[in-house]
Amino acid sequence: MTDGVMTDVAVGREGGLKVTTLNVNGLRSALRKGLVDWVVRERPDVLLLQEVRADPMPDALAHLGYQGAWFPAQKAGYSGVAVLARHPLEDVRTGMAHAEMDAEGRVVSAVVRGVRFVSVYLPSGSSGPERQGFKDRVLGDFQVWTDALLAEGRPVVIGGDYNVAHREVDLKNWRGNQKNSGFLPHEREWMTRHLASGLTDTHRAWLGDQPEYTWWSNRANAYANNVGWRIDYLLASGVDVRDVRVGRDARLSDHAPLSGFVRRDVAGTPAGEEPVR
Amino acid sequence: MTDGVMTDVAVGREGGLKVTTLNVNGLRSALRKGLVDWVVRERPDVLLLQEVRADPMPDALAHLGYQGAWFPAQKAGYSGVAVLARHPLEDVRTGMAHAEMDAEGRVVSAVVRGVRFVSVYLPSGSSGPERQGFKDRVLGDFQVWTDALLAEGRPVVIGGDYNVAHREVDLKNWRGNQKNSGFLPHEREWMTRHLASGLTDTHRAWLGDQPEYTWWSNRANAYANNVGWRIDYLLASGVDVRDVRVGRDARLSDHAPLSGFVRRDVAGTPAGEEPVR
DNA sequence: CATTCTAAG
DNA sequence: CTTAAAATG
Repeated sequence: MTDGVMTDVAVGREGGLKVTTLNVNGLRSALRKGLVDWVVRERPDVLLLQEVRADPMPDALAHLGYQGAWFPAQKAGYSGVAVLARHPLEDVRTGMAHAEMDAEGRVVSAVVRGVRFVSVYLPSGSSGPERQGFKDRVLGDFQVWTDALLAEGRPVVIGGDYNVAHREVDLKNWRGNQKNSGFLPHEREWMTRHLASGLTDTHRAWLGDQPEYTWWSNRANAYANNVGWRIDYLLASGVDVRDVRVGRDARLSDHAPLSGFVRRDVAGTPAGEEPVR
Repeated sequence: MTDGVMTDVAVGREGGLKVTTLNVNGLRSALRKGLVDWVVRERPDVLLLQEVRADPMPDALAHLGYQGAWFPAQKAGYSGVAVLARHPLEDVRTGMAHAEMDAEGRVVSAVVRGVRFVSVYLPSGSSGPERQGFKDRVLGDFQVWTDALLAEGRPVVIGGDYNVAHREVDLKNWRGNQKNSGFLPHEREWMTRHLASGLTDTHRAWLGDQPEYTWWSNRANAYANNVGWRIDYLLASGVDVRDVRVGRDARLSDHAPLSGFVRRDVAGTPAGEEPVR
């Protein structure tokens, strides 16, 4: 273990929480590729994982002090999400009361120091019309679910793989992908509405409009040529997320980790205490 | 390519043929593990392969001058045998007119310079009673087939994975395996009858009764501890096989290659010409 | 324990 | 192109 600047105590004193979202494309694969070393180095307080394709908390992460809320798919080795934190997890919610989504282990959330952290893995539509239809239905249902969540009034951070690139700057070849799943006009419009419902795209809020991607296909030399897509997001409501950055060189999966510091809510209340309501 | 002592021409002049039998446990896997380099080094005239789990002749072997007779299973990625030779293959015979065996690609043969070379992969019974029953039936049927083959009067070399260890010296822990498939009393008795039908166990004929194995389980440290079985054979009828040896250190699969020189028939006719009848 | 195939992305 | 699981040995 390293003894970096960002220790438990320091973060605690600041009342801030470092959060990372990462589609691991198989937790066991990511462990082989050095996830534990990465966690030791980066020390996120909250780790939102997607596509874990496994259910048990790895011992190595438990030994680093993480607790976890795991929500696997019914089918072994497929999908699955988790919220891990080095603080107590409260009010864990598995699923979104949606039979199809929940059978595939796509949403899990927990409250950490007053903030609800959501890990979401929205379906890919790239394998065919059937899955695209499922994705299209699910986008609407997820919006209904986040509307209700935001109406609860508690600060929310959603991290996950949305399988949607929002704007032209969010992928290398936007022209050639206008008819491909993940950059279809109705998907992009859905994302616009999603953000307008009260969720800040913290990546764009912090880093502006520079091109930066979170996923590269394994085919060809997409990563080497930086032919990527920004389909992973850290969205926030009622809380400020600063120092957002993409860990492009982590190489823990075909996705990059996306991290930020949850510092204080928009009204000035430090995250880590119950917000004044 | 190397330019070793055992060139085409030299072997041709002697009228002899170097033959190797090898269960590759996936030809593609064996290629990754250096099969081509091994072939360049060893230069067998005839190569009898089992469990190829692929059908096409790899370019690298074709470029070394091999022709092949391939007999894949109906099910992709399963079983499959081949005869390769750096001489013309004549009278190729795929299968043994046995619906179940032939659906699984378990016997193929061809005549090379007057000798019929057979590549055979007899079933394993270790996965359960159903497959053991199949194996037991097939042993009898294979004997009927080899009886007919030998009755044709042409010299025969059979190389293959029999999935049977014959005698106590043929496996490390014979006591503990008397109830395990591959060393069951009736399998051993079948092998005794098979050899008595006119087939010389050339390994034992050349090397005597020293323990030497051709297969080691992948589990535990079977190879390191030399906990192996001799289940691959080079059997001969009407021809003499000399310099038989097991390539224990080849590590091309969980089996070792078994090689020998087919020098002259028992009556003194050089192999490589039609026998005098 | 290793291989190949499949489904999925 | 990669993952994990399934079947098979």
